[in-house]
Amino acid sequence: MAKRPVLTPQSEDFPRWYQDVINKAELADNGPVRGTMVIRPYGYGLWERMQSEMDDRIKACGAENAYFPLFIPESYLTKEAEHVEGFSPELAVVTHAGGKDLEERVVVRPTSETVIGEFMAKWTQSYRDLPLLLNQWANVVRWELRPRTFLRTTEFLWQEGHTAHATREDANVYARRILHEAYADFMVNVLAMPLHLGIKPSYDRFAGAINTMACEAMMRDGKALQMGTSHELGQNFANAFDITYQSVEGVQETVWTTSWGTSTRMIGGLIMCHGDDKGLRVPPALAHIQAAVLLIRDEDGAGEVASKLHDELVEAGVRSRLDAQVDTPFGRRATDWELKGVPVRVEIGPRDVAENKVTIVRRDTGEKQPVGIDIAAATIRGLMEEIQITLHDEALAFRDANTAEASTVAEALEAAKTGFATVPWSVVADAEKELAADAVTVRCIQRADGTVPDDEDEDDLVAICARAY
RNA sequence: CGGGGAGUGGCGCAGCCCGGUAGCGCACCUGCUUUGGGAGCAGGGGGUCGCAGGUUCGAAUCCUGUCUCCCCGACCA
Repeated sequence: MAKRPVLTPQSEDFPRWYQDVINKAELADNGPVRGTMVIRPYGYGLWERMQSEMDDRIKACGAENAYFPLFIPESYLTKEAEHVEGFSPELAVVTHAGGKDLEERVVVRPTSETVIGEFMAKWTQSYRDLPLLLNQWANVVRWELRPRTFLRTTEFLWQEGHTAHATREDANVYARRILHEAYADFMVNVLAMPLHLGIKPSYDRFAGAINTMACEAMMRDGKALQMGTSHELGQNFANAFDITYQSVEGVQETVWTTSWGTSTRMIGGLIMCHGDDKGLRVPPALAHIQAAVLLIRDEDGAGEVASKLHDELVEAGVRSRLDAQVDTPFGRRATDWELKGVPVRVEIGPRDVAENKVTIVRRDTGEKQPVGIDIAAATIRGLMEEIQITLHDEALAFRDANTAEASTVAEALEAAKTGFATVPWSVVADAEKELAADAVTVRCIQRADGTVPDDEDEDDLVAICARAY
């Protein structure tokens, strides 16, 4: 029974496809206040896995979790000139509370450099207190004009790390460490997303930073998405908040700080990097449901077989979900699991049981294969690794196929119509406006070998140019 | 802020021009039959048409005001 497609095909209208996936895979709804979102259980499940994997890596880098207040005195924001200038337009400010106008207005944090800076100043007395490595999981608010679910919402969830170091060198090393060991490692190995790591052009740095490094990924429409950033803040915030310490020599010194963040935007990136016309495709390493055991009809002992396989999978360390809702037709359930992007679906019905097998369906390739019941759990476990690699390699091949080398601004603009352009940084360093006229930006600057440069003045740097979300 | 569009059951829409107190698809509920690719049939529940006022015997429909949302631009990540 050929019906109309479940989702608007990507090739027809990519933004609409994106919204369709979010709705049909039950990831999120729009909130009542413009630009806010309600993250539904399936979407939140993805976020929880992201949090868990990221948290492990952040802690492995030595940072500890803490929590700072949602409300910040407005005066804090104004202490760092560039910072306040960068964030003022999108601040939500509380002017009235407790039934009266507030003496001192309070902002809802758009990011926490300022409050955390204030407390770092308190906690940093001696060189022995450094480095101070903090992270917090929180919500932040930025009043966005053009909201888009997960990609740019008025309120979003994120992790923000804030650290203070004795030297610029130490801060630099740590900001890079987070970029590589926490962010890139997670995004590449868990999200299966190939990345470009690099520095932002100086004109595009975080408000108040002396260097911004970013992870950039390609979406399936050829546009770029910034998946995370790690900033060196120099001594800008340290000076503004008087974060000082006494050195071994007994001299009062000012610290060097960093900050770094990743948000629920990564969910949007995941959708647009791996999703296809059937829905989401969740990499097994991330998936909170890795296998759906779908009982087709509970006849001839199929129910027992399904239930037993589910148990075996759980025992084998596979995050399995038993779908025994046999009053819902098979086709509906198969489609729903595909929309949700569960890596492997196992179909079990009387026909399979009669042959002592089950049918395994891969979400990445759509391939169906009959497998003996006795080896099913082991096979599925093995598929987890395989699908993880396939998704990553497919995304990498897509990115390569949609990346062109350019040697002039015009060529870069042409290439950026459909994907990424790599162009010598020297060619586009002064072409910000020219690129912007076509909605193209320098996403990041790399060395020729793809590594992250120290600054944009090195020789032979390459700029990745693209349209972006 | 400039230009355009729209507010009608949960969602998507028709009805408005030519006033007569709401209709369709999906979703939902019940029953039966189904179940290996978004099930079929039958029966049912749910809205008073963004809000306020006006015209009229009578307003979703006409008039006035107002609010909100969406799209394009601008602005901004």
